[in-house]
Amino acid sequence: MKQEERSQETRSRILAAAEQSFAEHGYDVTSVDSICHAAGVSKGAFYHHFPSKGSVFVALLNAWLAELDRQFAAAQTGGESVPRQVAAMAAGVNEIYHVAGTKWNILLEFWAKSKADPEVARSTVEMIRRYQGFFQQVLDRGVSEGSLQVKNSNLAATLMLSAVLGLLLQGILDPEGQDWGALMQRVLAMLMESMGERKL
Amino acid sequence: MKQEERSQETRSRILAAAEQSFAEHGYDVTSVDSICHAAGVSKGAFYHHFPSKGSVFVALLNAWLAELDRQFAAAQTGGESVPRQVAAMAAGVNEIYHVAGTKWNILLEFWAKSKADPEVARSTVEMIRRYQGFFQQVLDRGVSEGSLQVKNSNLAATLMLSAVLGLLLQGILDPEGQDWGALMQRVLAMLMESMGERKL
DNA sequence: ATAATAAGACCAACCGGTCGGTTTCTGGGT
DNA sequence: ACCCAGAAACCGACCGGTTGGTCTTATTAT
Repeated sequence: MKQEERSQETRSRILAAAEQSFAEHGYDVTSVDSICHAAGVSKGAFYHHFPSKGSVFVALLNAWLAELDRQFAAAQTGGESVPRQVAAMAAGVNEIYHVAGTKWNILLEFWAKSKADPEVARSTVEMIRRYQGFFQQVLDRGVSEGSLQVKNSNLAATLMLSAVLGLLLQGILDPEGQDWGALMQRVLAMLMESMGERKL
Repeated sequence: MKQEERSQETRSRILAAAEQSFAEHGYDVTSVDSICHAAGVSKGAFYHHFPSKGSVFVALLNAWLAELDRQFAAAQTGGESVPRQVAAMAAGVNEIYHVAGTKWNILLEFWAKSKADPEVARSTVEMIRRYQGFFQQVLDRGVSEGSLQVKNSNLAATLMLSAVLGLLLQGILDPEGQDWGALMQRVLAMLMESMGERKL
């Protein structure tokens, strides 16, 4: 195997193992040794690729941010009406949720670590603000295309974002309690309706 | 001083110091020694009153649950109309938020520890379900008194709860970014309005 | 007196990170 | 084709420091 290939392989194994373990047991509880063991990699290799345990965490966080941007870009290319676009987004979340519900768990870890680490805090705030901006943009487009009626799109976007975050949180905390994916779809549909949805 | 008085005093000092430290730095980062130091109490006293570090955490969580029940009971005694009651609740949250915004931080810690500790998980889920039930009950009362019009009070309560949780979360993560207390009031007012609020 | 409460020295376990040494890859000289 | 030297990747024993929890001793209230 090529050297760079091998290096990338090791790096991504570490990241995957760390993501899994952070999501399942939490950042502090997870030891570097356990990550190495799960990744099938030595401690030397770990510290060859990352300067510290914390740097793996922020690398994971940045990967999420990058993925987020990709999602936003993909969501805006379609020519759908806003209510349909929102419904499609909700369906997407629902699908991801059913495929890998534990995927969201690490979000809670990011949030919890925000208080301790300023760099993490910046990234999580950035993440939330991007969502806010994205939602507001979507709602504004809905108004201008006539499919929605909202007086204050900023406030409406805040409501929408808060509802999504709250549902995500509940889904993480009580995964068996409800079908949160489906609930997300229904709640967003209800919101669209209350915002004066008009079929286009 | 009486013996029981002294004992209670020590116990509550430990709880207060632990709550502060857990909220500010997180559960794992906070050491028992630091709690003892902050409380002005020895380690012997600590382990005389609590069997473990974790037990302090769940004691704190249970105190929150008890406080919650008190709030709910108090909120239901008034003869206000539902929209007014919700507005009053929002104002209450706003006030608490301005007085002690860091008070909410420990919530995030409770949530984050849910994955690791089943007992914490049960309590947090319990907490959220109580809120859901409470909100639904309030909305149903609004419907029966004619101040609100909602087709599906269960779904509406979910939306309301999710929005509140989401706003709380954002307030914890980005305390300087917005006046989250005021935003909570505006968002809830918007929700009430969209649920067909009628002045009584 | 004696039982409850508090004190703090102490311990075994663990953790993040280091370091000297080994293996694997690459590219150029022959 | 072969070899070799240097670099990159990897290994895992080891270290200093910290942690949750214990235990013996001292103080205080009844």
